[in-house]
Amino acid sequence: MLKITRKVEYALIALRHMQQASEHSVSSTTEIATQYGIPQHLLAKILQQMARDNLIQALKGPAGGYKIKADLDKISLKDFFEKLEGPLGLMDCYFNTDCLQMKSCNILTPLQRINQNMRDMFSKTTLMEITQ
Amino acid sequence: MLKITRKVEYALIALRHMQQASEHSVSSTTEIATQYGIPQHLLAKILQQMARDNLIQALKGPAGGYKIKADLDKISLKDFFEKLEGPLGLMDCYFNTDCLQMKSCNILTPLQRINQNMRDMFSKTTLMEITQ
DNA sequence: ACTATATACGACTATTTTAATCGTATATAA
DNA sequence: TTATATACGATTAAAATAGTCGTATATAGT
Repeated sequence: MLKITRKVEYALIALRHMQQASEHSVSSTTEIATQYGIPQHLLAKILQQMARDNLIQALKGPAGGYKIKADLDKISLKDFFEKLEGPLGLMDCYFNTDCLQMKSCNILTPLQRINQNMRDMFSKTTLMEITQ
Repeated sequence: MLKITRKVEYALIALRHMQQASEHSVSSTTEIATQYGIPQHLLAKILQQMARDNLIQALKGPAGGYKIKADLDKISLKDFFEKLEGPLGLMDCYFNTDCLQMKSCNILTPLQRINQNMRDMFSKTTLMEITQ
């Protein structure tokens, strides 16, 4: 429990890789997948999603690939996680209000406080802090 | 991702229930399961584990049940989570050193810092803050 | 124009983790 | 003795995560 997914891991690895590549060069899926031992097709899907989210820019064709588009200093880890994996919460009822136990639940309020702490923590960290 | 398990949820609900019951009374599995809509057998296993961990005390036989044994003020949420679910880390490689990508991983160090932040956060919160 | 190499993307399958169930044994108050 | 409770291992079910496959499209280089 309380783990990040491989999807997020792979996305971070790729971002850091691009961040460290020279300014105007692009990194291809194959290059990144090979270097870090990531399943190529899986990484491809993740990079495509990041491109849709405008985190990175895609360049098609031979000698194509991706490069960083967004300002990583302005994107929090919380926003990044939510872009890739959806709402961030310790429990589903933070967003989803259809828990049948809602009425009788006796730990909702205290857990929401903890939850907010976690969200704050990830809000205060920028992507740049991971990738630089 | 980054969710607590139902097991932990149920454990917290049960603890809070016992905490709010009168000092010398015991709460049975059936009573708690019924009140909060928790599968009885599942809750039973969880309470048994908490009893083994000396968080609560079991009383067998008719009119039996459980009551709080530990000092909830002295137990951090981190320790509680680890008792129930094992090592607490954003990624497995925090404890488990058999990740094949370890050598090439370019985000290990920054992620470990984030991980430590999370552990610190749960270390600073006591069980009492959830159950009182 | 052709070809090789790259991204784009939906559908599918496999694996792992989490959640829940079942059966049986043991303790004990009434 | 009986009813009600905990104890616990084995098994199954469900959900979330991880990975694969096939096909389409774009484009640089020749």
